[in-house]
Amino acid sequence: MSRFDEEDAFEAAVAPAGGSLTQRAMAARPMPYLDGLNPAQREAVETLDGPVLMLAGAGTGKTKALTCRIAHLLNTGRARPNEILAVTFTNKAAREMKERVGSLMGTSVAGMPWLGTFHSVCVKQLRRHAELVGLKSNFTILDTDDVLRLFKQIMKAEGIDDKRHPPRVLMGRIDAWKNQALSPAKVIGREEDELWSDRLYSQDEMGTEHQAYEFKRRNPESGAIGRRIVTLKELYRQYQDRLRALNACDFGDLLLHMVTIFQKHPDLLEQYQRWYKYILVDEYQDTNVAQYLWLRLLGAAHKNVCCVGDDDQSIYGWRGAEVGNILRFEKDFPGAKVVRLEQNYRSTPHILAAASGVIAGNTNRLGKDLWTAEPEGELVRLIGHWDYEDEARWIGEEIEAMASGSRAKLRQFSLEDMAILVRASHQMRAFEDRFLKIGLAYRVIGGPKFYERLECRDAIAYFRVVIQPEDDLAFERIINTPKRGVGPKALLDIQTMARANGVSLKEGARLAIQEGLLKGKAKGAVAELVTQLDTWSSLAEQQIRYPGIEDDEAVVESVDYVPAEISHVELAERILDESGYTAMWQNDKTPEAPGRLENLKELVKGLDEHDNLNGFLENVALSVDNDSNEFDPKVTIMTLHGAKGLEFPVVFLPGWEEGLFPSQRSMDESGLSGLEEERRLAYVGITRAEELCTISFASNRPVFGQWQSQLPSRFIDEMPHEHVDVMTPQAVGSGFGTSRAGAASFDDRVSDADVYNSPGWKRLQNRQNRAPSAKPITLDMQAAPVFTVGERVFHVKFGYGEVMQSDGANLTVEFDHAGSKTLKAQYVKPAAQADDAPF
DNA sequence: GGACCTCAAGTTTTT
DNA sequence: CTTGAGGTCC
Repeated sequence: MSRFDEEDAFEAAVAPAGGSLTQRAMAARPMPYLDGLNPAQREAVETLDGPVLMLAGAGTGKTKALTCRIAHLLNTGRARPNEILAVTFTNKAAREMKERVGSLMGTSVAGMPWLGTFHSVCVKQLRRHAELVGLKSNFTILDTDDVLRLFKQIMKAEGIDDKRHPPRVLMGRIDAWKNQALSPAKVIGREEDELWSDRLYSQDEMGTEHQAYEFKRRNPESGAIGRRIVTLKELYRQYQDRLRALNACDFGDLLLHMVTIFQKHPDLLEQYQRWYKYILVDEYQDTNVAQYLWLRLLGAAHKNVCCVGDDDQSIYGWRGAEVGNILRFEKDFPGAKVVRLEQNYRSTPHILAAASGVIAGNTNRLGKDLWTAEPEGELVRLIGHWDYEDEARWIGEEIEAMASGSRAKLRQFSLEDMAILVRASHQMRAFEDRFLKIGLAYRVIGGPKFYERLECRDAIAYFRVVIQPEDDLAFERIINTPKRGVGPKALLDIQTMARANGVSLKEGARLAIQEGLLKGKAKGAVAELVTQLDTWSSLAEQQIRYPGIEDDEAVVESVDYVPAEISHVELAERILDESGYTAMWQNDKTPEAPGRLENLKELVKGLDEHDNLNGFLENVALSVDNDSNEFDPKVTIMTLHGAKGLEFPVVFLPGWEEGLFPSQRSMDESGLSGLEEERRLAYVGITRAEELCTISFASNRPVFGQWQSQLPSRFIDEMPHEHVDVMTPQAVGSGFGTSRAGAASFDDRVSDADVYNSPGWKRLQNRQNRAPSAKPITLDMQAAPVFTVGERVFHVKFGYGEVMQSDGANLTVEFDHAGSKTLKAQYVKPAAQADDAPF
């Protein structure tokens, strides 16, 4: 701080009278926010010209720096609010930033910067220029569910076997292309993207574009000449065509379309470039290629791009994030100023050291040395358990003890202060079960989303058709929900009619009725539905307004529109009631029905927060609102991914076992880079903790229903030992003992030198050898005894029991006290031998 | 249109 | 093992 006071004084002394623009502005306005910054932060805030890369380690106050930078831009008169573009990845981050800028600036500045997620900013842009990519301004944003259904339709039409080629996987590849800003035309076809079609194609259909396969006449009469290979690229093109026809786009399109537009219309791009004088980006390490291109295009003129990120916290590689973007920043933006924020204000030195030790195992880092002025605090605690239930039980007890303040050496914590961060969501169940049992209040974050529930999706589909009558996907969803006697036959007729006339399904339905294609019950039902939809649509139209880029206060005021007859909330209620959707659940006798009605009520109530149905739909599409504003203190259970950006005084990190964390799948699919991403995840996990971090693992865990021995995660041994408190050497010892015995046979996946030759593994063995108190458990691996049904057996954890079923290797045992379990025969021994067991 | 059966898969998921 | 999706059979 003092150093900078001096520099200020120096600057003031040498500055010519009148000074720079900055200094004059500084003189004009007090800037108290600068005082709270450390030197690095201050540099990042005050370097306003040219590109800046802020490498901000975990807990180094990057949000503070970002918000102060915005305040500084405004305060120094460098930019008016709407000349600043600030993008984040999550709504939550955007909201937080808005709030903080707001409180920094007070009411002194009119208007806010363009501040939002990549997607929300792109939507705004795209609504203005939709026609340039063949969409209308009121296009629908499809969620993954719709996308998949749409894609399946296309696959089916092309006769692609969805068993051999799972739609999810193919769609995943297309999505990856979009993330790389590759439109269908830009995709370079590869052999593995060639798919078999089971359909027979006519001469015409084969066309010249497609490679004919099996060019033999099978069915001369129909003119079909053979099967063909359909490339994924072709499916991608068709998918995009369908989206355009539906006046819809998916998440990836928001970015892709804008990049396309900017690339094709330099004049327009220039307009935006002039507009956004200063650009700020949060979590830059998570940007994908499309986002990167969008940023680079927008920032090319002024080059005042400030990116904030931490390469060590890049954990979304599997979703297309390119760590390369941040690693390459200085090349992309020549002359960039790189500022490292290395002072951590969050965690104790032990926690920081443990995290640094782990992340040091990664290559290809920009490298930062985090340090802190915090007092030393507790060591990172490590504890091994026999199995995952023990782990959950122990953590539950620890939480209770800490919440009551009875944990020796530790202060009392609120449940709010504590979080359990897991690698995979299925790990959560053990904790939920246990906490339910002992009555510990918890909150799961990241569970099934409210808007993704069946009833919400149905209701939303109604709204969508009302707002956007061309939304065929939504129309298909609701046409027979509730049941109107409109089956596949009637739907097919409508589809045929729609396609023949090149109109939407809703219009197709109208035509089908006029032409007498529909009969009886279906006819009446569809006619009524279409009439109702028309009525609702006209009611809704009175409420529609699309915000554009020029949406300054003044413009908004000047927009006049007819006052709506009824509010959108009332309209929503009417839609759900008149359509019979509410009645459908009221008449439903299943136990879920009341809950679903409750959710519908909730949904309608939530509408109140939006200006109209449109705004609501936009929000549904772009937000995953997981924030619950429950007030009771609760322990948080969430995934490591979900925890990024959060911090807790007390953090538990369970399940640090090879195969689970690092995840076997990550390593199988992405090799070393997969492992490194897992390691970054470990780093993120540890650095969430402010005061106390407890890592644990279980020696036994059921994997797909089979009990398996687990090895402790390699990350455990990457933590410098002097910062780790190994809590129960006995448990660790016995755990490793079985692991080791079991390891020889249990797992061919990791039988490679990899694990057993790693320094970590060797150290673990040494440590175990040095602890004579830990008697190694030897299970007889060579002669796994054969058990007969009805035989009494003994298991180390479950105790005595009776074999109910056996196929030699696997047993189902009814234990006297532990219930029925299925496990490998090698883990139990005849009850008679139990006394020989060394424990 | 619903009940039942078989089969395959089985992480993470800011928008 | 458990779940979900798809197919088949009444």
